[in-house]
Amino acid sequence: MVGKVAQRREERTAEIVAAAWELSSTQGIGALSLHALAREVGMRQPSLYVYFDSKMALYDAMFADGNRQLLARLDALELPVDPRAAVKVFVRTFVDFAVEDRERYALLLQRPIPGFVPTASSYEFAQDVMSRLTELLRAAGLESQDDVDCFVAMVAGLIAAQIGNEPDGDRWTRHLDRLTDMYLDEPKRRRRRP
Amino acid sequence: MVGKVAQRREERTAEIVAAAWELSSTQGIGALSLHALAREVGMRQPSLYVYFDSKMALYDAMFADGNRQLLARLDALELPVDPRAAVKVFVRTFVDFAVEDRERYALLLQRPIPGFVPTASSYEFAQDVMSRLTELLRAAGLESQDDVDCFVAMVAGLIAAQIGNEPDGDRWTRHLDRLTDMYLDEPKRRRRRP
DNA sequence: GTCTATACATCGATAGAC
DNA sequence: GTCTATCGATGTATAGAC
Repeated sequence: MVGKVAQRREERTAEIVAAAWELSSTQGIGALSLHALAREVGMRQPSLYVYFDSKMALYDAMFADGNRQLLARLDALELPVDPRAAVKVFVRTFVDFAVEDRERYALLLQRPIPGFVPTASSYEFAQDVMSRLTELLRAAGLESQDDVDCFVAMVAGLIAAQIGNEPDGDRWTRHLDRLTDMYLDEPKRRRRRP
Repeated sequence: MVGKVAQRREERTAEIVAAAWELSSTQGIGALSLHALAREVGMRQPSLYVYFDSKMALYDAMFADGNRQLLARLDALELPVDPRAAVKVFVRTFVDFAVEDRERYALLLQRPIPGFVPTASSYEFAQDVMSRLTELLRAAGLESQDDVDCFVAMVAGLIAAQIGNEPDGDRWTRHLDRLTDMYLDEPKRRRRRP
């Protein structure tokens, strides 16, 4: 059984991580300060060290938390049987997740904090997401690694443009399905006219 | 006529900006410190204030300098008459410029320094590059703004993937011409099978 | 124009009382 | 477990001698 103190501690830790996301989403994850974070949860800065050994440990907890959120989102999907439709649902979910919180996306997929490297277990998860996508893409006809590379880069380009220029709109992301079709069709065309 | 003192001052300013790029390319432009920069050019940190009113003024000088570099590169091009070939040369030049120095690319095209906003004149130039590209794309058959948006996002996606995962290789950028063809052909296909 | 010295702020981290 | 107090490092910017 889990002691009540341990449970309370976990809750408090989760509360701190949630507040850290909250602060990051407004001021940028790179500008997150422990003083401000402590104030946000009603304590003083040194008290945070009861829950995290260092600021990097906090970032690592955020990294794990963000990955858990994405995993939950992807696991909840009921993917269509049709491979192409499955790719579209999967990628749409990923893009929505990214645009929802640019700082979370940055921490998970880019490397915005100098010196921060995620733990091995969390990194494995990121690779897990990628291998699921790769599998779906292969089922939909994208067989070569080159084609997968290009497709992933295209999706990331759409996300970056959307987040950078119009965080609350869909000027770029609304073309996702059409572009997905274009990329999935291209190998066929290449075979026809190589 | 330009006084010799003024000329010497300009040279010294240019030298400082060059050193700033040098330092940024290794440690990241966000981590650029005036102490390190001053040491790099053989002076002490307060002396930099003879040449720049503030750190933001230095960033602004770097922004203008980077834009000038890109402009020079693009102006030196002898674009092919064929619109599609012209697009390829133009975009290839841009991508090479970006991959050459990721921190310069970040300062010019992304917003890596919190609080830094480029001067109006420099910003105009960025728009100038974009309008040149748009013109070339229209000549090559990309008529709608949507298509231009998607094309630009794709190019930025390739650049980001290349810089982030393999700064010295061409795993992503080598597909630039093929993808350009794909994007330029798509409107035609759309007309055929809408 | 360059220097030394320093003000001033921010931040992460630690010591120790309660 | 939370607090006050403080250390130590880093960074921008300014004052004033030379």
